[in-house]
Amino acid sequence: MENLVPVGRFSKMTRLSVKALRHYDALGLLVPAVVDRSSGYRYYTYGQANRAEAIRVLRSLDMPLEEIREALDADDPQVAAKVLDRHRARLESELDRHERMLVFLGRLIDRKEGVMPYDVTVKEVPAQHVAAIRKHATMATIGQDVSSGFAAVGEAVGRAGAQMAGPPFIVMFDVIDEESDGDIEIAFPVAVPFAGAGDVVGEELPAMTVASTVHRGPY
Amino acid sequence: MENLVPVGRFSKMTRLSVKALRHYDALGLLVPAVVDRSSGYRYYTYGQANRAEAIRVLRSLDMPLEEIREALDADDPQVAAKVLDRHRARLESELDRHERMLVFLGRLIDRKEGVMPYDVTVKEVPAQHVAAIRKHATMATIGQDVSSGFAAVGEAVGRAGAQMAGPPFIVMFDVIDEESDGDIEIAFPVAVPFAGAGDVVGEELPAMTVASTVHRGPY
DNA sequence: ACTTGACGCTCCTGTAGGGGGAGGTCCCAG
DNA sequence: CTGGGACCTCCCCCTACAGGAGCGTCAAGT
Repeated sequence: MENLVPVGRFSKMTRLSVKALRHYDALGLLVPAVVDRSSGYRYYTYGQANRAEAIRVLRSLDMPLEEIREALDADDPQVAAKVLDRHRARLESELDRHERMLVFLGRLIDRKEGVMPYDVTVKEVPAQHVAAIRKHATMATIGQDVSSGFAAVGEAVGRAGAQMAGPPFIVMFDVIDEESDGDIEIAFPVAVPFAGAGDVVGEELPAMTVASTVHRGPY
Repeated sequence: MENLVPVGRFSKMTRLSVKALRHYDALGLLVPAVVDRSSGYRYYTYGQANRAEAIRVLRSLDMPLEEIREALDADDPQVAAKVLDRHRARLESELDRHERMLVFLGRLIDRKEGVMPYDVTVKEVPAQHVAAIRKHATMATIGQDVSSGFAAVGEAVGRAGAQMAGPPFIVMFDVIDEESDGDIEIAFPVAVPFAGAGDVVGEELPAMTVASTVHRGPY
């Protein structure tokens, strides 16, 4: 197999850019069969087009070069299949994420109000009496927690005949996201101190500065 | 609004990393309300959390920072909607591509033969007589061109009663891909010189070195 | 007033996969 | 032997940050 082609022709054969070929050489992923010592010229055999084609296909699937190497250098074809399958799983989850993003983005575009889902403002809140329930919430249960909390506090306030002194609110004590959970408090401002009933307690919140956001619509 | 927070607290408020916030500052995308001349400390107002939140949301949709700036700095909300829509289109085409890639990757995994769709080898081919038809093909029509070409050549060879001297093959004179088309020749080797009939011509191909690949199965 | 520890700063490097260009060398045909 | 195209090595550029080095600052406790 003495038929050697320089990089430009190999590039046309394989539809890989010359830059890419040099890059793969540098990484040891696709090393030319012959490299002229003095001139540095790269020469490939026709047979190397196989590997080049495989790389091109896998790259078109957005597979990282390191994994391509792993798949191609695996002696066992099952190992190669495993690498491919791992990548397939990644692609699938990416696909999922993109689908969700599209839905979300569609909602963003529909609602013309602007880009902001919420509008954060800063308020000085005077000291106030509230009836409140404290719960531990995770990202998964927060919807349920909030609605059951609202129900519980609303019922307790109603039974006590207390007068509401403003819109109900939720206080988040921690950042709640995919990885970490934390406490939330569902609170109804009341006109007079609230005695407490069951899990629902009465407290006096001191005056403070809060960052607040108003949510409209369903949970 | 004199309530200023340093970068660490702002980072926790907005769930943007400190690194990201500094990056957005450097790009002028989200510039702190106050930067201390002597210490360089960044201080943000609570109100800036709005813009930060918008950035966070749009980044979670993989929107480039430049487009986020474009959308947020647009006075006209319609312009912002257009930017979002453009991004939606991009996401959709990405989604499409990923779906196709998944199908393709699935096929790659199923067929255990290895990663290679084709296997390129190099052969020395002696001079031979062929009956051939030459066609101009594009990526879109190549399947049709090849099958009709096979039919035409096969019929002409059969009518002439010529003996086939080997498996039929296709010669590509140019690279044919999405952007460019070119000529292809469908050729049947024949034992004796072929006279030609209609579009099907007889020629003698000289001895040469070819890179060939064998395709099994349907077109 | 001083220390300490958390927090903040800038600057540098690295990531994946190359693109683009400068400046110089090599090869092949006429 | 000369021209031009092909090829070489460096180097900087891109996204959207992350990680770390090395050093300055802020606030609280002593």
